[in-house]
Amino acid sequence: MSTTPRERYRAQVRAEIKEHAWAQIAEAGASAMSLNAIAKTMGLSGPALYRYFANRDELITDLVSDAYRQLVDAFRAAVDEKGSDPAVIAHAMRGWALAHPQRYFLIYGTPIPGYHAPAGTRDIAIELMDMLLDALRDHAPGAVTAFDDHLDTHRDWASGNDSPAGVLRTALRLWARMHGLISLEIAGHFDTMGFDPALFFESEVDSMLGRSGR
Amino acid sequence: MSTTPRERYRAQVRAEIKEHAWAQIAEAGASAMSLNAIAKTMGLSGPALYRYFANRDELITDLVSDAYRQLVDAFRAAVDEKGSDPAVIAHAMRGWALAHPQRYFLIYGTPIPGYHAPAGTRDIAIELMDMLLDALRDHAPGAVTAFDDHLDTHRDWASGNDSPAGVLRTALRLWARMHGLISLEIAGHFDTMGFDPALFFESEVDSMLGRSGR
DNA sequence: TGTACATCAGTGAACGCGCGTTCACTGATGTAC
DNA sequence: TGTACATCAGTGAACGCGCGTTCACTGATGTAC
Repeated sequence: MSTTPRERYRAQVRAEIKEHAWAQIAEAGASAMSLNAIAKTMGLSGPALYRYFANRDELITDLVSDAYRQLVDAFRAAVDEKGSDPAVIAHAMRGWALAHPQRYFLIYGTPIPGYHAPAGTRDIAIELMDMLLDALRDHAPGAVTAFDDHLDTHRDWASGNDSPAGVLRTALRLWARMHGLISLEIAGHFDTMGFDPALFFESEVDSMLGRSGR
Repeated sequence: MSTTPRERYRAQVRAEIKEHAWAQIAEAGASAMSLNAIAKTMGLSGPALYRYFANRDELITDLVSDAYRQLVDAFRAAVDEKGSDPAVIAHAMRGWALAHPQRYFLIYGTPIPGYHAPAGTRDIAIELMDMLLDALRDHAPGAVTAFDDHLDTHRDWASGNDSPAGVLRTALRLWARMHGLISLEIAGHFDTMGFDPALFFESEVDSMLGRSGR
């Protein structure tokens, strides 16, 4: 079942369409992305794109999945290079978000009411949490909280991972805190505040992992 | 300089336009909000709205300011009723966000590339941080971090507030963490995870303020 | 190797749609004498 | 209190635009004998 030239060509054009889609999203946001505009920049007529995507929605869906995939790949690459450490993952996440803010927002930003995340998204989310849980394997979770008890009986999202509840809690907190800082930063909310977002992020990660700086 | 009937009428219609705008945003997102559609639901012709707003952008700008104002008002009301306490503010923020997710996203969600926040937004943001700093007045900030030193010389956003750097740090962290949890929650990222977001939020706030539950 | 046929990428015209915005206007409401 | 005039809310027609999407088609590329 080797790929024919036609298949290769199709895959290549599909990829090129997505590239242009990303460029357009980066420039004017996801809601401004248009099939006709993409076609024009590619030197094609509008209807030509319907050979490659059934409609606009399918393209968006594909982009969301790709973005999510890329984020997890960035985690994986960082872990492969620097080891499975929560701080490594944290910095990989911020780095990727700064490099691709609009992709980050496509995953974690304002949802379009009525639009539902593509199937398969849940699996990637679980994969992401799994890497975090793994990196926190040896983490001492600190005092037991009331929330731990709850998590112990509501751990479906941890996909069979047998970490103690304290680790689950730490993973959730780390994830949510990273998202808080990152999304405020790339949305520009720190812009007029004067401090250095990198130092803020660093200090937050350190404090979480009991490596309080200095 | 009392208000004339005409002025009162104008103010009333302006308010009614905004109400319909919010309804529309709640239903299909901010980018789907249209002047013509609003006019139609009000039983007016499209051009009529141009008596009340110069253009679509001015309406959006007004909505953003209003949303921000309302958030701060919710803070103020909670503090007036229950006292100036960081946990009170935290729950006021989450409560308001859950009640008005699309307004929350208009403030803190995916920015539209190229669109700049209205003037005056900065003042409201400072007012918001000021309430937080005030509520943290008596908070023991914990060990000094490297980030504290940085904050001590980058405290413009604290608008003359003379809190020690540890308190500034705590306020920033609380704010960013709340945003992280809240935005993930109202964007639906906890939906398929199985745990109770309220307990998560509670535990995060408690841990911040050294009142670790249980 | 050459011919006949099938596949399929891309075109151009056309569809209906809703958008923001302008303009000259009508008719009601308020103001001045 | 009544009349003359100014203000201003709202209308309807019109503008150009770009959108997603369909359809019947042409012409190039690949396949089968």
